[in-house]
Amino acid sequence: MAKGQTNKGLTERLQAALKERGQRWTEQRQIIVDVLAASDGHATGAELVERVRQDDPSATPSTVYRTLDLLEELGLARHHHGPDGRETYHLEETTEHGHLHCRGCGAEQELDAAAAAPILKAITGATGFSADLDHLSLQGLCAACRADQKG
Amino acid sequence: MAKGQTNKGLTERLQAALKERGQRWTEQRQIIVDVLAASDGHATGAELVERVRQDDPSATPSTVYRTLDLLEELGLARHHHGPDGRETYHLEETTEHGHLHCRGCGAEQELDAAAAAPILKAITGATGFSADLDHLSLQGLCAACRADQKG
DNA sequence: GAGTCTATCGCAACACGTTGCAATAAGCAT
DNA sequence: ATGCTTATTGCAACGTGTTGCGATAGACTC
Repeated sequence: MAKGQTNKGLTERLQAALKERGQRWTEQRQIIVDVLAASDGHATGAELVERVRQDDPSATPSTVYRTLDLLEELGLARHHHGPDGRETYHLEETTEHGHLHCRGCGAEQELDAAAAAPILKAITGATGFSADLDHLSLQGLCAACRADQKG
Repeated sequence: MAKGQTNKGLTERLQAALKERGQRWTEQRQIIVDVLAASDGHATGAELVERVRQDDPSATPSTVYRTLDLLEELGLARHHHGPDGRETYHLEETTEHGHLHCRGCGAEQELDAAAAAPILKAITGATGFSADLDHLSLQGLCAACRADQKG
Protein backbone atom coordinates (compact mmCIF):
# COMPACT_ATOMS: atom_id res chain seq x y z
CA MET A 1 0.00 0.00 0.00
CA ALA A 2 1.60 3.22 -1.15
CA LYS A 3 2.21 6.14 1.13
CA GLY A 4 -0.27 8.95 0.78
CA GLN A 5 -3.04 6.63 -0.21
CA THR A 6 -6.17 7.24 1.79
CA ASN A 7 -8.15 4.37 3.13
CA LYS A 8 -11.62 5.45 2.17
CA GLY A 9 -13.86 3.15 4.18
CA LEU A 10 -11.85 3.68 7.29
CA THR A 11 -11.96 7.44 7.02
CA GLU A 12 -15.70 7.41 6.61
CA ARG A 13 -16.21 5.13 9.55
CA LEU A 14 -14.05 7.42 11.61
CA GLN A 15 -15.78 10.61 10.58
CA ALA A 16 -19.13 9.13 11.45
CA ALA A 17 -17.94 7.83 14.79
CA LEU A 18 -16.41 11.15 15.71
CA LYS A 19 -19.42 13.18 14.71
CA GLU A 20 -21.58 10.99 16.87
CA ARG A 21 -19.38 11.79 19.84
CA GLY A 22 -19.21 15.51 19.13
CA GLN A 23 -15.61 15.18 18.10
CA ARG A 24 -13.84 16.53 15.07
CA TRP A 25 -12.22 15.31 11.95
CA THR A 26 -8.88 16.98 11.31
CA GLU A 27 -6.12 16.73 8.81
CA GLN A 28 -3.71 15.35 11.41
CA ARG A 29 -6.09 12.54 12.16
CA GLN A 30 -6.36 11.75 8.48
CA ILE A 31 -2.60 11.63 8.23
CA ILE A 32 -2.20 9.45 11.27
CA VAL A 33 -4.82 7.00 10.08
CA ASP A 34 -3.16 6.87 6.67
CA VAL A 35 0.23 6.23 8.20
CA LEU A 36 -1.14 3.51 10.40
CA ALA A 37 -2.92 1.91 7.45
CA ALA A 38 0.27 2.07 5.42
CA SER A 39 2.24 0.42 8.23
CA ASP A 40 0.99 -3.03 7.66
CA GLY A 41 2.02 -5.23 10.48
CA HIS A 42 3.08 -3.31 13.55
CA ALA A 43 4.85 -0.10 14.31
CA THR A 44 6.16 1.41 17.50
CA GLY A 45 4.87 4.73 18.72
CA ALA A 46 8.15 6.41 17.86
CA GLU A 47 8.09 5.03 14.31
CA LEU A 48 4.60 6.31 13.78
CA VAL A 49 5.54 9.73 15.09
CA GLU A 50 8.47 9.75 12.70
CA ARG A 51 6.36 8.83 9.69
CA VAL A 52 3.62 11.27 10.51
CA ARG A 53 6.20 14.02 10.71
CA GLN A 54 7.35 13.18 7.22
CA ASP A 55 3.89 13.99 5.96
CA ASP A 56 3.35 16.92 8.29
CA PRO A 57 6.49 18.27 9.97
CA SER A 58 4.42 20.41 12.27
CA ALA A 59 2.86 17.38 13.95
CA THR A 60 4.02 16.74 17.49
CA PRO A 61 4.33 13.52 19.47
CA SER A 62 1.56 14.51 21.82
CA THR A 63 -0.88 14.79 18.94
CA VAL A 64 0.14 11.48 17.50
CA TYR A 65 -0.12 9.63 20.79
CA ARG A 66 -3.41 11.27 21.64
CA THR A 67 -4.80 10.31 18.27
CA LEU A 68 -3.62 6.75 18.68
CA ASP A 69 -5.38 6.63 22.03
CA LEU A 70 -8.49 7.95 20.38
CA LEU A 71 -8.31 5.34 17.64
CA GLU A 72 -8.05 2.69 20.27
CA GLU A 73 -11.06 4.04 22.08
CA LEU A 74 -12.95 3.83 18.84
CA GLY A 75 -11.78 0.27 18.36
CA LEU A 76 -9.88 1.03 15.17
CA ALA A 77 -6.42 0.44 16.50
CA ARG A 78 -4.73 -1.62 19.16
CA HIS A 79 -1.51 -1.43 20.99
CA HIS A 80 0.43 -3.88 23.06
CA HIS A 81 3.76 -3.79 24.82
CA GLY A 82 6.74 -5.62 23.45
CA PRO A 83 9.15 -7.51 25.67
CA ASP A 84 11.04 -4.29 26.35
CA GLY A 85 7.86 -2.50 27.36
CA ARG A 86 7.77 -0.29 24.27
CA GLU A 87 4.46 0.35 22.64
CA THR A 88 3.51 -1.26 19.38
CA TYR A 89 0.46 -0.24 17.42
CA HIS A 90 -1.50 -1.81 14.64
CA LEU A 91 -4.80 -1.19 12.95
CA GLU A 92 -7.46 -3.54 14.06
CA GLU A 93 -7.54 -5.63 10.98
CA THR A 94 -9.38 -8.82 10.47
CA THR A 95 -8.97 -10.36 13.88
CA GLU A 96 -7.65 -9.92 17.32
CA HIS A 97 -4.33 -11.57 17.82
CA GLY A 98 -1.67 -12.06 20.44
CA HIS A 99 2.08 -11.86 20.10
CA LEU A 100 4.89 -14.25 20.76
CA HIS A 101 8.41 -13.00 21.14
CA CYS A 102 11.29 -15.46 21.06
CA ARG A 103 14.15 -14.51 23.32
CA GLY A 104 16.40 -16.88 21.41
CA CYS A 105 16.20 -15.58 17.86
CA GLY A 106 14.22 -12.41 18.45
CA ALA A 107 11.48 -13.52 16.10
CA GLU A 108 8.03 -12.12 16.62
CA GLN A 109 5.07 -14.22 15.60
CA GLU A 110 1.39 -13.58 15.74
CA LEU A 111 -1.08 -15.75 17.48
CA ASP A 112 -4.48 -15.82 15.89
CA ALA A 113 -7.74 -16.39 17.65
CA ALA A 114 -8.02 -20.02 16.62
CA ALA A 115 -4.55 -20.88 17.89
CA ALA A 116 -5.13 -18.90 21.04
CA ALA A 117 -8.45 -20.47 21.92
CA PRO A 118 -7.07 -23.40 23.90
CA ILE A 119 -4.68 -21.05 25.68
CA LEU A 120 -7.41 -18.66 26.73
CA LYS A 121 -9.45 -21.59 27.83
CA ALA A 122 -6.61 -22.90 29.95
CA ILE A 123 -6.23 -19.46 31.52
CA THR A 124 -9.88 -19.28 32.41
CA GLY A 125 -9.78 -22.82 33.74
CA ALA A 126 -6.74 -22.21 35.91
CA THR A 127 -7.58 -18.74 37.19
CA GLY A 128 -11.16 -17.73 36.43
CA PHE A 129 -9.63 -14.93 34.45
CA SER A 130 -10.90 -14.02 31.00
CA ALA A 131 -7.76 -12.78 29.26
CA ASP A 132 -7.68 -10.26 26.43
CA LEU A 133 -6.13 -11.76 23.37
CA ASP A 134 -5.11 -8.30 22.16
CA HIS A 135 -2.95 -7.80 25.14
CA LEU A 136 -1.48 -11.24 25.22
CA SER A 137 2.23 -10.85 24.68
CA LEU A 138 4.32 -13.86 25.54
CA GLN A 139 8.03 -14.20 25.77
CA GLY A 140 9.78 -17.52 25.55
CA LEU A 141 11.59 -19.82 23.21
CA CYS A 142 10.23 -20.81 19.83
CA ALA A 143 10.30 -24.39 18.67
CA ALA A 144 13.42 -23.90 16.57
CA CYS A 145 15.39 -22.31 19.38
CA ARG A 146 14.31 -25.00 21.78
CA ALA A 147 15.63 -27.62 19.38
CA ASP A 148 18.88 -25.65 19.07
CA GLN A 149 19.34 -25.56 22.80
CA LYS A 150 18.93 -29.27 23.07
CA GLY A 151 21.30 -30.00 20.20
CA MET B 1 10.95 -7.00 57.22
CA ALA B 2 12.26 -3.73 58.59
CA LYS B 3 14.12 -1.23 56.51
CA GLY B 4 17.84 -1.24 56.98
CA GLN B 5 17.95 -4.90 57.78
CA THR B 6 20.46 -6.77 55.71
CA ASN B 7 19.59 -10.05 54.15
CA LYS B 8 22.64 -12.04 55.07
CA GLY B 9 22.37 -15.12 52.93
CA LEU B 10 21.52 -13.10 49.88
CA THR B 11 24.44 -10.77 50.34
CA GLU B 12 26.84 -13.66 50.63
CA ARG B 13 25.47 -15.36 47.58
CA LEU B 14 25.88 -12.15 45.69
CA GLN B 15 29.40 -11.45 46.82
CA ALA B 16 30.45 -14.93 45.80
CA ALA B 17 28.75 -14.67 42.41
CA LEU B 18 30.31 -11.32 41.71
CA LYS B 19 33.79 -12.34 42.71
CA GLU B 20 33.57 -15.29 40.40
CA ARG B 21 32.82 -12.95 37.52
CA GLY B 22 35.51 -10.45 38.43
CA GLN B 23 32.90 -7.97 39.55
CA ARG B 24 32.75 -5.91 42.70
CA TRP B 25 30.68 -5.62 45.78
CA THR B 26 29.78 -2.04 46.60
CA GLU B 27 27.76 -0.23 49.15
CA GLN B 28 25.19 0.83 46.56
CA ARG B 29 24.62 -2.76 45.63
CA GLN B 30 24.12 -3.67 49.23
CA ILE B 31 21.57 -0.88 49.60
CA ILE B 32 19.71 -1.82 46.45
CA VAL B 33 19.51 -5.46 47.46
CA ASP B 34 18.28 -4.45 50.89
CA VAL B 35 15.64 -2.21 49.43
CA LEU B 36 14.49 -4.89 47.06
CA ALA B 37 14.36 -7.42 49.87
CA ALA B 38 12.37 -4.96 51.98
CA SER B 39 9.90 -4.39 49.15
CA ASP B 40 8.08 -7.60 49.52
CA GLY B 41 5.79 -8.11 46.63
CA HIS B 42 6.61 -5.91 43.68
CA ALA B 43 7.92 -2.43 43.13
CA THR B 44 8.30 -0.31 40.04
CA GLY B 45 11.68 0.92 38.95
CA ALA B 46 10.83 4.44 39.98
CA GLU B 47 9.74 3.32 43.45
CA LEU B 48 12.97 1.46 43.98
CA VAL B 49 15.00 4.45 42.87
CA GLU B 50 13.07 6.59 45.32
CA ARG B 51 13.66 4.22 48.23
CA VAL B 52 17.31 3.75 47.45
CA ARG B 53 17.74 7.50 47.46
CA GLN B 54 16.28 7.66 50.93
CA ASP B 55 19.12 5.47 52.15
CA ASP B 56 21.72 7.07 49.95
CA PRO B 57 20.77 10.42 48.41
CA SER B 58 23.79 10.34 46.17
CA ALA B 59 22.52 7.29 44.31
CA THR B 60 21.36 7.94 40.77
CA PRO B 61 18.74 6.21 38.64
CA SER B 62 21.35 4.85 36.28
CA THR B 63 23.09 3.03 39.10
CA VAL B 64 19.86 1.60 40.41
CA TYR B 65 18.72 0.36 37.03
CA ARG B 66 22.11 -1.02 36.18
CA THR B 67 22.21 -2.87 39.45
CA LEU B 68 18.74 -4.26 38.90
CA ASP B 69 19.85 -5.51 35.49
CA LEU B 70 22.83 -7.11 37.12
CA LEU B 71 20.69 -8.80 39.74
CA GLU B 72 18.56 -10.18 36.98
CA GLU B 73 21.57 -11.49 35.16
CA LEU B 74 22.58 -13.25 38.34
CA GLY B 75 19.10 -14.68 38.66
CA LEU B 76 18.37 -12.90 41.94
CA ALA B 77 15.70 -10.56 40.67
CA ARG B 78 13.10 -10.49 37.99
CA HIS B 79 11.21 -7.80 36.22
CA HIS B 80 8.13 -7.80 34.09
CA HIS B 81 6.08 -5.12 32.42
CA GLY B 82 2.73 -4.08 33.79
CA PRO B 83 -0.25 -3.38 31.55
CA ASP B 84 1.00 0.17 31.03
CA GLY B 85 4.43 -1.06 30.03
CA ARG B 86 6.12 0.14 33.21
CA GLU B 87 8.72 -2.04 34.81
CA THR B 88 8.03 -3.96 37.96
CA TYR B 89 10.74 -5.72 39.89
CA HIS B 90 10.78 -8.37 42.54
CA LEU B 91 13.35 -10.58 44.17
CA GLU B 92 13.31 -14.09 42.89
CA GLU B 93 11.69 -15.61 45.87
CA THR B 94 10.44 -19.10 46.17
CA THR B 95 9.08 -19.60 42.71
CA GLU B 96 8.64 -18.12 39.34
CA HIS B 97 5.24 -16.65 38.82
CA GLY B 98 3.19 -14.82 36.26
CA HIS B 99 0.92 -11.85 36.71
CA LEU B 100 -2.72 -11.20 36.01
CA HIS B 101 -4.02 -7.69 35.76
CA CYS B 102 -7.78 -7.10 35.79
CA ARG B 103 -8.85 -4.19 33.64
CA GLY B 104 -12.17 -4.10 35.49
CA CYS B 105 -11.13 -3.60 39.10
CA GLY B 106 -7.41 -3.02 38.62
CA ALA B 107 -6.54 -5.95 40.83
CA GLU B 108 -3.24 -7.65 40.33
CA GLN B 109 -2.91 -11.31 41.16
CA GLU B 110 -0.04 -13.68 40.94
CA LEU B 111 -0.07 -16.89 39.06
CA ASP B 112 2.06 -19.60 40.56
CA ALA B 113 3.78 -22.36 38.68
CA ALA B 114 1.17 -24.97 39.52
CA ALA B 115 -1.72 -22.84 38.30
CA ALA B 116 0.22 -21.82 35.25
CA ALA B 117 1.22 -25.33 34.22
CA PRO B 118 -1.87 -26.05 32.12
CA ILE B 119 -1.59 -22.63 30.52
CA LEU B 120 2.03 -23.11 29.53
CA LYS B 121 1.15 -26.53 28.25
CA ALA B 122 -1.64 -25.09 26.13
CA ILE B 123 0.75 -22.49 24.75
CA THR B 124 3.29 -25.09 23.78
CA GLY B 125 0.58 -27.24 22.28
CA ALA B 126 -0.89 -24.45 20.21
CA THR B 127 2.32 -22.77 19.09
CA GLY B 128 5.39 -24.89 19.79
CA PHE B 129 6.49 -22.00 21.97
CA SER B 130 7.92 -22.54 25.42
CA ALA B 131 6.80 -19.44 27.28
CA ASP B 132 8.61 -17.90 30.23
CA LEU B 133 6.38 -17.83 33.26
CA ASP B 134 8.34 -14.91 34.65
CA HIS B 135 7.38 -12.79 31.76
CA LEU B 136 3.80 -13.87 31.54
CA SER B 137 1.69 -10.83 32.20
CA LEU B 138 -1.94 -11.15 31.23
CA GLN B 139 -4.58 -8.53 31.06
CA GLY B 140 -8.25 -9.37 31.16
CA LEU B 141 -11.24 -9.58 33.43
CA CYS B 142 -11.17 -11.40 36.72
CA ALA B 143 -13.98 -13.74 37.70
CA ALA B 144 -15.66 -11.15 39.91
CA CYS B 145 -15.68 -8.48 37.23
CA ARG B 146 -16.98 -10.92 34.68
CA ALA B 147 -19.86 -11.72 36.99
CA ASP B 148 -20.49 -7.99 37.47
CA GLN B 149 -20.64 -7.39 33.77
CA LYS B 150 -23.19 -10.08 33.30
CA GLY B 151 -25.32 -8.93 36.24
C1' DG C 1 -20.05 34.68 5.39
C1' DA C 2 -19.57 36.09 10.39
C1' DG C 3 -19.80 34.71 15.08
C1' DT C 4 -19.70 31.29 18.78
C1' DC C 5 -18.38 27.28 21.25
C1' DT C 6 -15.11 24.07 22.36
C1' DA C 7 -12.32 20.11 20.56
C1' DT C 8 -7.82 19.83 19.08
C1' DC C 9 -3.24 21.42 18.45
C1' DG C 10 1.58 22.76 19.56
C1' DC C 11 4.49 23.84 23.10
C1' DA C 12 6.92 23.13 27.18
C1' DA C 13 7.69 20.52 31.01
C1' DC C 14 7.64 16.33 33.18
C1' DA C 15 8.26 11.02 34.24
C1' DC C 16 10.59 6.77 33.42
C1' DG C 17 14.49 4.38 31.53
C1' DT C 18 18.95 4.11 28.93
C1' DT C 19 23.55 5.24 27.37
C1' DG C 20 28.41 7.39 26.86
C1' DC C 21 32.04 9.17 29.26
C1' DA C 22 35.23 10.93 32.68
C1' DA C 23 36.12 10.48 37.67
C1' DT C 24 36.12 7.41 41.51
C1' DA C 25 37.09 3.60 44.15
C1' DA C 26 37.14 -1.76 44.77
C1' DG C 27 40.16 -5.48 44.78
C1' DC C 28 44.53 -7.31 43.96
C1' DA C 29 49.70 -7.51 44.07
C1' DT C 30 53.77 -5.87 46.09
C1' DA D 1 50.37 0.79 53.34
C1' DT D 2 51.03 1.95 48.25
C1' DG D 3 50.18 1.58 43.60
C1' DC D 4 47.84 -0.54 39.62
C1' DT D 5 43.97 -2.09 36.95
C1' DT D 6 39.48 -1.64 35.64
C1' DA D 7 34.59 -2.19 37.38
C1' DT D 8 31.43 1.01 39.00
C1' DT D 9 29.62 5.45 39.80
C1' DG D 10 27.54 10.06 38.83
C1' DC D 11 26.62 13.20 35.47
C1' DA D 12 24.53 14.83 31.50
C1' DA D 13 22.11 14.01 27.53
C1' DC D 14 19.00 11.36 25.10
C1' DG D 15 14.59 8.44 23.76
C1' DT D 16 9.86 7.38 24.49
C1' DG D 17 5.48 8.66 26.33
C1' DT D 18 2.33 11.77 29.09
C1' DT D 19 0.19 15.96 30.78
C1' DG D 20 -1.31 21.01 31.44
C1' DC D 21 -2.26 25.05 29.21
C1' DG D 22 -2.97 28.86 26.07
C1' DA D 23 -3.69 29.40 21.04
C1' DT D 24 -5.83 27.61 16.93
C1' DA D 25 -9.26 26.16 14.15
C1' DG D 26 -13.41 22.73 13.27
C1' DA D 27 -18.32 22.60 13.09
C1' DC D 28 -22.56 24.61 13.89
C1' DT D 29 -25.97 28.65 14.06
C1' DC D 30 -27.68 32.73 12.34
